[in-house]
Amino acid sequence: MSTSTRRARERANTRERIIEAALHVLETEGVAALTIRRIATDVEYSAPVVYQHFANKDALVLELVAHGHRLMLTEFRRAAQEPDTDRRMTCIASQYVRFAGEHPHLFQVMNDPMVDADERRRVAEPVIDVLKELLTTWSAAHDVVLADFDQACEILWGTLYGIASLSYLGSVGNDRARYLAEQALRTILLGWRTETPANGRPASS
Amino acid sequence: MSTSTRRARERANTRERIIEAALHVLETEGVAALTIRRIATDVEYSAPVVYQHFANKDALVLELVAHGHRLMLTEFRRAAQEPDTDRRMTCIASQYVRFAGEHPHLFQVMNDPMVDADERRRVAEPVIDVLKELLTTWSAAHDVVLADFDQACEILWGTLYGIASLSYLGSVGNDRARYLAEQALRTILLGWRTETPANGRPASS
DNA sequence: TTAGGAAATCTAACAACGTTAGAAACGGGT
DNA sequence: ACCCGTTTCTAACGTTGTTAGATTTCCTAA
Repeated sequence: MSTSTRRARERANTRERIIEAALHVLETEGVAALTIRRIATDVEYSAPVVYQHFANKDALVLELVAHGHRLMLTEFRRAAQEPDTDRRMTCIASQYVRFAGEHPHLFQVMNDPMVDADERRRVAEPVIDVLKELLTTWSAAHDVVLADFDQACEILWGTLYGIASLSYLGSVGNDRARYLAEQALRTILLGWRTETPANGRPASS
Repeated sequence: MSTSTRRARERANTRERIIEAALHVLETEGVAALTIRRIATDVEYSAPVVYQHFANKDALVLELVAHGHRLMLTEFRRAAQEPDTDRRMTCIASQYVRFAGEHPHLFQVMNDPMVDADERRRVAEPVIDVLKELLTTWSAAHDVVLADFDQACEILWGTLYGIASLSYLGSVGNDRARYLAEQALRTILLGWRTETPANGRPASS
């Protein structure tokens, strides 16, 4: 019986090595170099072996997308330790754009329309939850009652993605995009505070 | 001599037909169906003929991207006729997201990281210029002096793209994304007005 | 009217891709 | 020592973008 558990362990191990190899190829050489044969060569196997661990290439890529979101999650958690509630929000913005700049190819597949929409939403959920937490504490700290909390989150998330895309699509440099994201967040939050006219009630939409 | 001009005319004509066929395939069946052989079949030629009009597939796709931006430009100009300066801005936002919803596959290639960044920026320029115009008249109408005009434009552009992406990436429906874009724009503009404290001078950055 | 030559077009092929089938090799249990 | 299941490989299929070379078309010039 011990041999079967060892075999399972070995299986899981090579599976992990495949993911790591794929991640390495993606991050260092971009999405164009991410081929099954290339990955197989890097882990010193023949191509079909990959299909014993993943149904198809999309399933493997999805694993990379999940890894990317986990990575982003840890960096978000670090930024979320900033004590000041306002700076905490801009820190998140800056961190999001920085991630896109430091892992451009990973960021690309994380937002590739080719990967299944439901799966992408699923793996992105924990990251968005951090944003939700932060927005909750921020609005509480400023006595701001948002008319529609989910809507506010979606606006923030979309804005961050859009400005990060400015960078990775080549419109502006990453440093500038980080600054833009911070400013955009500041402005939006200021707008939300302004909408709540000091008595703590939401203003008209 | 007249025959050569006729030949040139015919050449230009088939070139145009190729673009139209490619556009039709893209819009109706998506980017996965956009293959050279498929396009050639649709215009009743063999595949290599395409290469007599375009250096490679990327060049043909770039033509579609340019077409997409021209289309977006006309819809922007239409939205820009709204007399009220505030509603004009939210109209643009709504129109941008609507475009992404009505031409999802076109929108996809228009923002595909695979197409050359410089070329993409070049063809997108006229559309961004409309946004710049509108922001100029808006700020003038409200006595708002933006600390950094280009930065403000980039924020708006990035925000619109990000929220439109929420829709075409499948996070939210297009109707909701349109509403989100309008709200986001309203909030940002409100923030900029708030930063300018009624005396017409810019506030701190 | 016809021979020549450029332009246009086609067929066939190449390399690389994702993916699958079937053979070969391996390795533990009886 | 044999056997059977697992693992792995080789070979192949169909499709992609792209190119070379042959073939056809069609205008020009004798």
